[in-house]
Amino acid sequence: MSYPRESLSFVRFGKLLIFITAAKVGVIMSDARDTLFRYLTMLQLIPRFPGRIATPVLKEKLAERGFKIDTRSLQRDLSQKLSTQFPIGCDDSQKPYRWYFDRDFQCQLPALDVPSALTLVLAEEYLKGLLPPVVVGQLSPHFTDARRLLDEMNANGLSQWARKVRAIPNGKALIPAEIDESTWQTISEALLEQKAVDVVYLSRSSETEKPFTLHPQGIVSRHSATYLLAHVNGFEDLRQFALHRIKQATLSQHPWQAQPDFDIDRYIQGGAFGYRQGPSDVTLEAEIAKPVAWLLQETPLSETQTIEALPDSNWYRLTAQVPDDQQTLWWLMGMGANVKVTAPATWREALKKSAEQVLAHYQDTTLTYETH
Amino acid sequence: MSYPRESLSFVRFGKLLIFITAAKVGVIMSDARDTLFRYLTMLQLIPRFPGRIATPVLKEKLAERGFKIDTRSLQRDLSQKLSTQFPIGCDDSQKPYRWYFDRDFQCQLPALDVPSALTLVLAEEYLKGLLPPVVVGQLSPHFTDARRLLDEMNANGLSQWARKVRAIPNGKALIPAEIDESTWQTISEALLEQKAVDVVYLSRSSETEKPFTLHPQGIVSRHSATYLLAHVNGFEDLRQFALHRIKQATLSQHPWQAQPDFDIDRYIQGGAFGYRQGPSDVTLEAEIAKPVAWLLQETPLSETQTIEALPDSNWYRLTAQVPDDQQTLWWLMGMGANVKVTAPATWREALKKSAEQVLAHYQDTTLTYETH
DNA sequence: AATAACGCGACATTAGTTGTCGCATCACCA
DNA sequence: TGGTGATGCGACAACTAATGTCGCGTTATT
Repeated sequence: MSYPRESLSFVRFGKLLIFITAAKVGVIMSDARDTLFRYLTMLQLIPRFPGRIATPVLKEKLAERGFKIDTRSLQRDLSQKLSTQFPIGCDDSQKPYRWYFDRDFQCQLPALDVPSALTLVLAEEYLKGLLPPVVVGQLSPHFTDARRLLDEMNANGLSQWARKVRAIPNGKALIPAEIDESTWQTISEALLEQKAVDVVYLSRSSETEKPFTLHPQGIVSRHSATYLLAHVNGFEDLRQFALHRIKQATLSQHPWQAQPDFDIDRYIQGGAFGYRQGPSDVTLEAEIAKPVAWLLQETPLSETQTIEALPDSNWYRLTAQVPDDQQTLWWLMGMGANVKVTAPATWREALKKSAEQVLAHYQDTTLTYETH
Repeated sequence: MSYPRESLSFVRFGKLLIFITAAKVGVIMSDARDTLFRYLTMLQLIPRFPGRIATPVLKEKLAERGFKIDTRSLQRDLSQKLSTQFPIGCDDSQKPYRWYFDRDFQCQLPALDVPSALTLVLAEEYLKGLLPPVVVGQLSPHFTDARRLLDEMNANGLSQWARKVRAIPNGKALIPAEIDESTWQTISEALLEQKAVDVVYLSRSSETEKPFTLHPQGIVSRHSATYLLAHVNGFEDLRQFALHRIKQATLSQHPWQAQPDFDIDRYIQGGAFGYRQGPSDVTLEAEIAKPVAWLLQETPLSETQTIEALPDSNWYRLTAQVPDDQQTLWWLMGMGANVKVTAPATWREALKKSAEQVLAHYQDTTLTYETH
């Protein structure tokens, strides 16, 4: 094989996407001796703390990637070069030593820039209201990295960024359900690597803990709770399992049982999470008060939305193609008296009925409470 | 200064947090010759594409970090080692060459693990409904990294993760307002580095573009729009500027004008974003239908919440300390007939009044629409 | 047009890296 | 419990790579 010397191919070393001149690939692959590069690959192969990797395994993986190196060199690199210069630890309690990175170490290769760091800070603000703490914790190296950059940016040392940035969540923030870190690790691994899991599950209805073998098909995160979609071993129907009710999870010996025609979007829109959606979009027509009009002008309901002023009032006429789902209906409900829906008729009726029912509630109690 | 030989100190090279044996620090700092380490530092100093760095500047920055290296070596490293092995480009159109990383290259040093990758995928799902596309784009290297890992995990090559993971946003997802990438970059830099900006702003009321010099004090991201809190040059009062209405932004020559007693939380709770909040929490008491009870049992409204079954019905009694804010009220409103608030009285009245008004809307139109 | 700055090839010198060997432990298995 | 194969590690010689210096041509700068 011969390539023009300057042509660039690119080769993946682990997850590290690297460009190599073709010439280099040819030569290096047999006679591999690029130290910097090998070190980087090693750094990528060593996992963060809960994980660890044994020296011979590392040697094997390096060989797979074209670095055919003597065991002795590998040992030297680990114990003398890398572990003295990086937060790398070694478990030498048993003989093939195991190596791991410090739990919270992180290094971005092109370092973060200011806009990205700010984005991360905002992202964290949002996510911590949406995902279980442990799950957001998975990203904490990223977030701390961003904070560190912002902290160090001001030479004065008094960095004030934390007092300058806020994300106001959309809707009421409920407290995210707590889940166990190892549960998250096991479940995500099982889902993505198509394996079955053995779990102990606290059933919502019966309040008892039961063991199951589950075949994961999907994960849905909604509001502040996260659900595993899976079928129980031996059954065909899909069930939802709230992650925070899984008390124990280990990868199972059972072979994973696929569901070939599974479509998560169809499943959700089938109403499984209380978000039934009609087969097609509907045309929403409504009269809206001025504040709502302003809001929608900035952040529209849909691509097709139109808003026009109504004569002799502060009201506007809204037309938009929107999905026929519960979400939209709830949003309209939340707008209260600021929105007057005229079409579709089903929604108008739903809103009217809801208002009637609410009013009925309070009419019951009004006398009782309003006498004093 | 002398340290015990084994003690670890840690030293920051750029944003790369690195542990070094104390002995090493002493030796290396004067006589710095650790190539791997210097390369890593260089890789951190080279910015991603829109940015670039000139060779002499790089030399300077390396020197600051203890790498006193000859210019020639630097040139060699860049043009022969790094740029052949990494997606690094060089602008040689003018003489101090400028170096930059490919726009979307990213390398995590301990590589991502499966749970983190899954978390990133979920995070992206949520964020793309919450933040302007350009802002989420700042994180795209992270997200693509996660996707790449998941893609490559299945040896079969047919990775299905994208069909397995969904995040259902909280509340109705409006379309995030579009903002300009350079606007985001300039504004975030100005805010965090405490500089003034010159902007051209499209006023909401007057529909005309006007130039301003702004002194940024904070950023608030809400729903799908993002606002800069700043005061206009020469004025004392704080105003909100929607980022998507900023048509142009450049760092200003004016010195930044601080507002020493500014507290962003107080500002928000003062009602600036329609989220007025009472000074203290209130005790919410309500009767709730079974589905709501289940929801709140999993993801509580607050730490102090209690739920108890009411006799002879499917209803439950809820008590919780919640913030006295619009968000909570909206959430209650969205629950419609599934919630019957008994205290505080102000909320009960607000909900009742809202229902009355809504009903009034539809009573007006009912005759018109229901005759056919 | 003059001067300083920059990039780059070449080369001698120095520093670091690699494989090999020998020995001491440790894990595992019969 | 004793044997066998892995594993870790110090030492050393051969090898490879990295570094600074010099000189020359080219490119900004004034």
